[in-house]
Amino acid sequence: MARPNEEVEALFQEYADLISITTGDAHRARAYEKAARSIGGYDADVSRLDDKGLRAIPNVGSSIADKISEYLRTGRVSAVEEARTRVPAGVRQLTAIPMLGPKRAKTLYETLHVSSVPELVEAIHAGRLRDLRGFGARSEEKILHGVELMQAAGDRVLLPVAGELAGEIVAALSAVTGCVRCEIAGSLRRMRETVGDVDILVAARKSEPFMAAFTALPQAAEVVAEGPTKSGIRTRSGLRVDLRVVHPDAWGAALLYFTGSRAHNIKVRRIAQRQGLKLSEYGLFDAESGRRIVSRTEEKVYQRLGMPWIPPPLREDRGEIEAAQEGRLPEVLTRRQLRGDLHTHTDLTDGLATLEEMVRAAADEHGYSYYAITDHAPALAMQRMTDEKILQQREQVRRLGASLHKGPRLLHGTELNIAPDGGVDWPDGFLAGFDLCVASVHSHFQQGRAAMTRRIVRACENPHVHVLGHLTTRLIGKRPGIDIDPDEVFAACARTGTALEVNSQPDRLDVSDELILRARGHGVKFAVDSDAHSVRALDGIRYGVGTAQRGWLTAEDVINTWSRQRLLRFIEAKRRRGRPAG
DNA sequence: GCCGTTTTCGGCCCGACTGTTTTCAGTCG
Repeated sequence: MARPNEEVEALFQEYADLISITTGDAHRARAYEKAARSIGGYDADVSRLDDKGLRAIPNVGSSIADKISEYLRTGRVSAVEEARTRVPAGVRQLTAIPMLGPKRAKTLYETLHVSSVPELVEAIHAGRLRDLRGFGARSEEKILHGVELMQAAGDRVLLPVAGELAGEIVAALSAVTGCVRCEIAGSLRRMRETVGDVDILVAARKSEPFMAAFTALPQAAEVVAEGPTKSGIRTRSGLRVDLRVVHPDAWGAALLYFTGSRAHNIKVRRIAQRQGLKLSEYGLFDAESGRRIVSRTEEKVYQRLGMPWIPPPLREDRGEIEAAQEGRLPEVLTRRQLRGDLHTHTDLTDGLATLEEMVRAAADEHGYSYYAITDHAPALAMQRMTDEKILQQREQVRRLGASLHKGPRLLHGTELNIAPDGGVDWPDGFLAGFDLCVASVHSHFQQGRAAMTRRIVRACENPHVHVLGHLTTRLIGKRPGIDIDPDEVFAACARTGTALEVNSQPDRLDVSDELILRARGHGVKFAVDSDAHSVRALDGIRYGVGTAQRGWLTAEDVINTWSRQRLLRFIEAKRRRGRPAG
């Protein structure tokens, strides 16, 4: 099961949505939303807290604490159950469509009895929205487009959702007697940004105990298939999980086969074929005699085919096989090579944890040698940042930095907002006071390509902008990226010495692996950042590392693997470049 | 429903955009 905190978070988020739809009480809904976020980002496991401990969580009072207790005791919350009876689940689904919020979802349900996304599409095609107050031709168009976007994401889930589930199942199966090995395979092992189904591989001499354990898992809502070597379940959330059990002798070949991708496998098998061999999930065989040559480890299989082991994130048939054959496979970035995080928030703006809490985690849990605090700047009005507040934070950062005997060197930065014209929140003089600035787009997503490209390029040309944050601002499955000419932007990054961020938030992963590959060609440097808004989210940087690996990045390409001295030189070089000559 | 006091009720992130209206509600970040 997921951590109880996440279950409670999802439950209160749902309750908040239901409140907005049924009562329209935005403040009460917001209270549940805030509580949900706090609980999800809270360090301590809620199931280990007593009532007093629960009420110590920010935004949790007696009413919500009671509901958490009720959930932990009974597995349900009666108030939420009651709300569910009043709103079909499909109506809540409607609010996931961009531009459709609780108010209009309620209208659709109450006047047209639309209670699911397919029903909504049908109603639009039947012209039933036309005469509805608050809806028009543009609304119809936008809703249909939003539905398309959702369907393109399909039933795929984000990495952490699949990763957590897979981790639990691997732990459960590893505990079964006779388990020689158990690992995640498939697109999750390749760290694709979304995962359609979870593949798990077990090496064991007998498969029955694993099939029995697997289909009896508490996560299994439905057993889709059950056989001697292969079974499939569907979880309550609808995610499909497949288990294959192979003999330990076939482990390497099977892991290779089930990791994919399909295109990678086809090409590797063709190479085997040309050498008079045959590769299957059971091993690498001599085509004529059928004698098994190798199969125990992936390394051995690749090696026999004339290649070094290829890291799973590279296995997409994007040239990795040729590179492996020619001995020019990149040494991809690893998590351990990261020496710092350059984009993080605190509760001074929209983060959940204090400066001290974030820094302590950066030191104790991540062992960083430098760490940047980059809270939002004033242009994001909702964050209520002021000159005074950021300067006060700088003092606080300096004091905290001086008091740390070991632990990361602290950099005081900010996440600037890139205005429609490419300007940022503060003038040069004020910006010069920061150790480091990230700059990102947060609004005006609809600008045309030319204007948008100019906007970003101008931000790159600002001598105080060191990192270009979440470039496309896409939200996976929710919002497409902004329209830019990527090559022009990457050329500007390279020319001006601006690092391109690989934002690790799992619903962003921005820039994507494809754009990383494209930017690399321009000689761009990168920063892999967590953009953490809580202590726990600092760990999300591993998704950014996965994305960087898929983009073939090495430690040399990533500025936050560099020594602090080299990083500071990079920052200083840009500032010098921006200074007028003489 | 939570929070912070002006301690027990009133405010709650705020501004902009969009498509719909014909002055604004709904949605978003």
